[in-house]
This record gives sequence, structure tokens and C-alpha cells, in this order.
Amino acid sequence: MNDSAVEASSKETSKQGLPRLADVAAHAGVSSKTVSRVVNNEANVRPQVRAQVLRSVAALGYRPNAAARALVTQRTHQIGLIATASSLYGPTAGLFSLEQAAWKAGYGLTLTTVQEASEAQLGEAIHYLMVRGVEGVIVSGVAGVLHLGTSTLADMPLVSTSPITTESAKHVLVDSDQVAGTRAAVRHLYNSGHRLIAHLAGPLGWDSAARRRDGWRLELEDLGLHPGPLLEGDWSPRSGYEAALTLDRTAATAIVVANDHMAMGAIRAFTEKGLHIPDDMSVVGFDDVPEAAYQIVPLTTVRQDFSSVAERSVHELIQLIEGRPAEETCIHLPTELIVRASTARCFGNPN
Amino acid sequence: MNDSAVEASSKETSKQGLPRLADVAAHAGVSSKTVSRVVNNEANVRPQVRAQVLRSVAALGYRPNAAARALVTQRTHQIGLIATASSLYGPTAGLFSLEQAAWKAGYGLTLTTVQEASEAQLGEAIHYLMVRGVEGVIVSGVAGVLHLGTSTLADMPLVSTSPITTESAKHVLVDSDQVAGTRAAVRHLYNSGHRLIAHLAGPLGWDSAARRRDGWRLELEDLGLHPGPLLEGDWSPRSGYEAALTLDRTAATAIVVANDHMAMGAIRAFTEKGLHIPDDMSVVGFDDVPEAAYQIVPLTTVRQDFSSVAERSVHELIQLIEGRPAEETCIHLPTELIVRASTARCFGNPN
DNA sequence: GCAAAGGTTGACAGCGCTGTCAGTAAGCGA
DNA sequence: TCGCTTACTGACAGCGCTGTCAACCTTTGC
Repeated sequence: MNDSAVEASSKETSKQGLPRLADVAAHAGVSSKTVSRVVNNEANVRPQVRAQVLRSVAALGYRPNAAARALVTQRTHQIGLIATASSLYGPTAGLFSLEQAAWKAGYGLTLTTVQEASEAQLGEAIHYLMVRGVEGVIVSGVAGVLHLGTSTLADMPLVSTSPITTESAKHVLVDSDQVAGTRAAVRHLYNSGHRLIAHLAGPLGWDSAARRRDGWRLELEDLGLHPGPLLEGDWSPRSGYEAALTLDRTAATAIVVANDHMAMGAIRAFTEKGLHIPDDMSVVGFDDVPEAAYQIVPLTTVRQDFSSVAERSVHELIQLIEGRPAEETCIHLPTELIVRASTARCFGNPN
Repeated sequence: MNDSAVEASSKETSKQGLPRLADVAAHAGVSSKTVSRVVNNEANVRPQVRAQVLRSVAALGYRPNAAARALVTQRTHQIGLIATASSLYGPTAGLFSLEQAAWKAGYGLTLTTVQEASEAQLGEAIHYLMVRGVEGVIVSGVAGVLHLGTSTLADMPLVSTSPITTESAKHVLVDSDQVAGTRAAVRHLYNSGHRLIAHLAGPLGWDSAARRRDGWRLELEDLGLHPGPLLEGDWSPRSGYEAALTLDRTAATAIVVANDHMAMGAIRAFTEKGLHIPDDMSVVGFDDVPEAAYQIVPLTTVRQDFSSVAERSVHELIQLIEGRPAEETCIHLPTELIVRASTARCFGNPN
């Protein structure tokens, strides 16, 4: 019945000086198993015993030891996240949503990064996470197709934004519908009278960059147009700037850019070349970063909902972890075209 | 001597079906303690025994169980990160550097977020991390001053970008030198002839926002100038836009903005009002986000090195974790003024 | 009033690993 | 050759917790 401060008791015997289940049990006058029941909210404990235990827990400042618990239950309730190390908006924006979704579901998030999606780096990251006992892995914003043939990840629940080369039932893809996104951008430009529509892609080794390019190309084909010039950047504003410098108004009157930051760089480059946006060149971005709406020329862009992707990813992963097989193995979330001021009617091609 | 594939052996007895130390020991014909020695790279194992054990480890695909290890060694080698949930550039940019620095030092990173830095939310986050057994905590981009009086964090190694109200020797502050940053911005504007210099601050409940404002005010005082208008935003481009809408050219010829994204919003607002940047209004940002250099009007800004802050934070934290007291409890890393095109001489005030 | 059923509690083993310490083999000087 | 040091190896306990199972204590129905 000792209700004194946190550091009160002197009987606790844990190595670290932290109180253990047994200390709480002694304090409350019950067995440690009963304390365990209370702490884990199990049924069949008399209310007054429960209350007394709770009081002792508070009095001693008891916290369960995750390692001990994990050891016996074989559950860590940890999710691993593998992300590409970059300070780019896209991959990071969903991070907090990811964490919050995991938190709500009672899971912790262990973060790890790779510089590039080489098999070696990915393998190292996976090893790192598995040693730490994660129960599932989310791979976010990693280039290319994941090859997990005989790898150690083959049997681990995994959600990725990139396709994976396994038939494992434990692998699910969750991502924005990139193809539909650039398709919508192209259609919008077409409807505005543009016929010469270029694309500034992300690094095409990245699956999402390739899919955005595919959308652009497919929509042009459906529209009966020849694809305009295809440029490639590395997602950075600088690369957008440099790529756009090489593009001529004779080659295209509009360009679909694979992300907003490259679009900003491109707009800067066009401006330098004396082209006015949108009158001389229409530009569509992708992502809808917060500052896109507040550029001097507010950016028309394809919004993707990073939060939804993150939440859905966590949801699907936890389904897999808890043994429920995935209903769909390939989930594409909708994107939305946000028309602002960087696109205009093309009067050169007045249809 | 079985060198077959990972899933080979059928003798492993772990609940999860994963091989344990004892399985490797049996496979190699040694005791589990010897395997433990090899796995942990301890001395005093005969080379050929070591080699044999290593072969068995590889053959069985053995991975040490972190929970068991943590239980007995009382070390988790995990660092907790508390960040504010937002998709803003500042707080997230250093995240990957943080992770990489932790990785190199052999630590894992567990991420958690708070919506706001209320005592309640922070307490919850801390509890979450402590239950997961982190050995130290980094608090990044959290508003205000941390009050950790009798809190459970009081005795835990902690590195923060905000000041903390404890005398604990285990708490260190690592951050960019915000004051010097805005001071440099003001001086640059002064040297360009500006005398009416406004400030658009971040949310002043945030310590970093308050310090940036202080730098602005202090430099103006040192220069013998009265502070111009002080506005407040919430770091977002939108808030910068809205704040700038209220600012008149008669009130200021230049403005120091507390981050780049608000600066972009402000530039957009000024442009809408018919003010030309930089001729009618000079704008200085803070952060130097990647797209700042590629705006239609490239942004003059105060660059802070998020990577250095992150690396230093991890370094200091690990010092604390490993029991070495901090040499400095308050570390400010330098910032650098990057002059681009959003600032110009003020001809209205020709010195 | 008694048995059966159900609710509540605790003793004990053991999760997979490492620290301790004792024991055995090898090296070495006299 | 012996005795002593040093290099290696393994038996065993136990980290803090939960699962199992047996024991006990209430209720309830008749």
C-alpha cells in the first residue's frame, strides 16, 4: 500500500534498478502471474485485486520489459521500414503516417535506410531488421523490382511500393496509381489543345518512375499521338532544371514531369530561356507537395495521398503478420489531378 | 558439415522454426557457449573451431535472437526518436542522416511521433519508447521547452534540439545556430540598404522559431534599428502566404522568413499584390531546401546542415549512453547565408 | 445441503541467450 | 620429466516474462 514516489522502493532487484513483475507482486501481495494478468488486461482477476495491483504498478513505476516479453511470446510487435536514403519529399512524406498507423495498431517502427536498392544493400538492411526481430517489413520508395528469390525475406510478411518477384502469399504491393496519374495529366493537356507532350521522368530504374512514364506513353497512344521527347532526371530540382534546359518549344508545348521538385527546376529553366509559363509551355508536376500551390506560378500537379498509402500499407502488413492472407496482392490508390496555373490552352495547336 | 540450403535442417527446435544457438552448437559439435563466443567475436576460440562454427551458422541460416540477448545483457542498442508529426522539410531532412549515423554506431532507430509537444503526448511517446527498451532518446523538432522534472525521462540519456529543464548531466542540446542564422540574414539586408526589415516567424511556441526571431531582433538592435513588423506563421507555405498578404511595402522593404516554405508562400503573396521580388521586396528564407535554388526567383536563404546536426546528435547520445559525460551540454552548429536572387539593394533607402 | 460448474489464483518451467566459473588441453621453463 | 602458466571449452544458472496446469474458492441448481 506504499503510494510514495516513483523511485520509492528499495527492494527492487532488477539489474538496471528497474522494478520487475516480481517486485510489483511482492508490493501488492499477489503472485507475479497475477500481476502479469493485470498488466496484460486479461480476464478473471477480481476487481479489487486488479485495483491493488494497478496501485502497486503506479507506486513502483513499473514498466514491462519488452525483451523478456518478446522472448517468451515470440512476438516483438515491431515493423521494419526500409527506405531509400534521400531527403526527397515523396518517400518521407508518408513516414509519419506510417508511424502513426503502426502506433495505433500497437506496433513499433524500426527505420532503416539504403543508399541504393542493390541486392547487397537490401540484404544488409533486411538482416539488420531481422536480427532486431521485426515481424514484417515495409519497403518504401526503393528503386526497381525486388528480387527475393531465396532471400531471408521470402517468408516474411512484406508490403512494398515496388513489384516483387515472388509468389509468396505474404507479399503485397500498395502504391498510388501512378499510371492513372500521368494518364490524367496527359488527358488534361490534350483537352487543352496540346499535341506535343514531353515527359520528364524520374530515374527509370525506379519502378514508380517507370510507371509514371508508362502512363504518359499509354495515354498518348490511346489518344493517337506520338510520344513527345522523353527526358530523365533523378527526382531533384537540379536535374529537372538541367533536363528542361535541353528541351525546345519546337519539340513540345507541354511537359508532364514525374515529380513537383523536378517540375520546379524545369519551370526555372524554361523561365531562364525566356519561355513564359504557362503561355509558352505547360508544366504538370506529380505529388502535390505543400509548396506547389504557392509557387509564383502555382503548379498543376497530380496529387497522391501519401497518408492513405502509408495507412493502407500498415493495415495490409498487419493482416499478413496476424496470419490473414491478403485479399488483393496489388493495391493501387487513386490520384487526383489538381489544375492550377502552370498549364494553359495551347493556341499554337488550336485543334 | 551439412552445407545445404538455409531451410535444410529439420532438427531445429525453436518455436518459430528458426535455428537457435543450441542447434548451431549441435550441428558444429561444440557447446552453445562456444557458438556464442564465435557469433560475438570473442577471443580464445581456436581458428578451426571458429571456422567450423561459422560454417554451421551459414548452413543453418542462424540469426541471433535480439530479445534473448537484450534480456540477459540488459542492452538493446536501440535509440528512440521523438519527432513532431508533420510533412515539413526541416524535421524530416535529418532523419536519414540520423538513421545512418545510428546504424554505423551499431544502434537501431525506433521512431515515434507526437502531434504536438504537450506534456501528455510527450509522456506517451516516452512511455512507448521506454517499454521498447530504448537506451537513449533524441527529441527532434518539437515545440517549446521540454519539462522533464520528475518524468521518467529524467534519468535517460537525451539529446534535443530544444532546451530542457533539468540539471541532469545526461541531457545535451544539439542544433543549428538559429540566432546567428537570422542575424546574418538581417546584416545582409542592412548592408544592401534596407532599414525596414520585417520578420515572419514560425510558431513562436517552438523554440527554434523563437530563437530565429531573437536573432532578427538582436541584430536589428545592434544595428541601431527599430524592429520592423513581426508576423507569425505555422511553417507551412500557406501560412507564409496569408501572413505576407497583410504586410505592406510601407511597413517593410525586406523580410526575414523563418523557413523556406513560408518564404515561398510569402513571395507568392507579394507577387499577387503586384510587388516584384526582389525589387519591391527582399525575402530571405531559412533551411535551404533543395528546391529553393530553383524557384523562378531563386531564394536567398540561411542554410542549415541537417545532416551534421543529426550526426552530432547521435554521436553525443551514444557518448551519454556509454557513460561518458558530455563535454558541452549545448552545441550550436554553424549556418551559412546563401545569397541568391530574392534579395536586392534597397534604393528607396540609399543608406 | 451437496455436487457440479465456473471463477480466481499461484507454482513452475522455460523462451534463447550470455556471464561465471570450473575444468581440460596445450605450452614452457627448469 | 614435472609443475606451472596460459589457451581454450563447456556446464549451469538465470535475465523478466508468460503459458500451462493444478488448486482453491465461489457460486448456482436442485
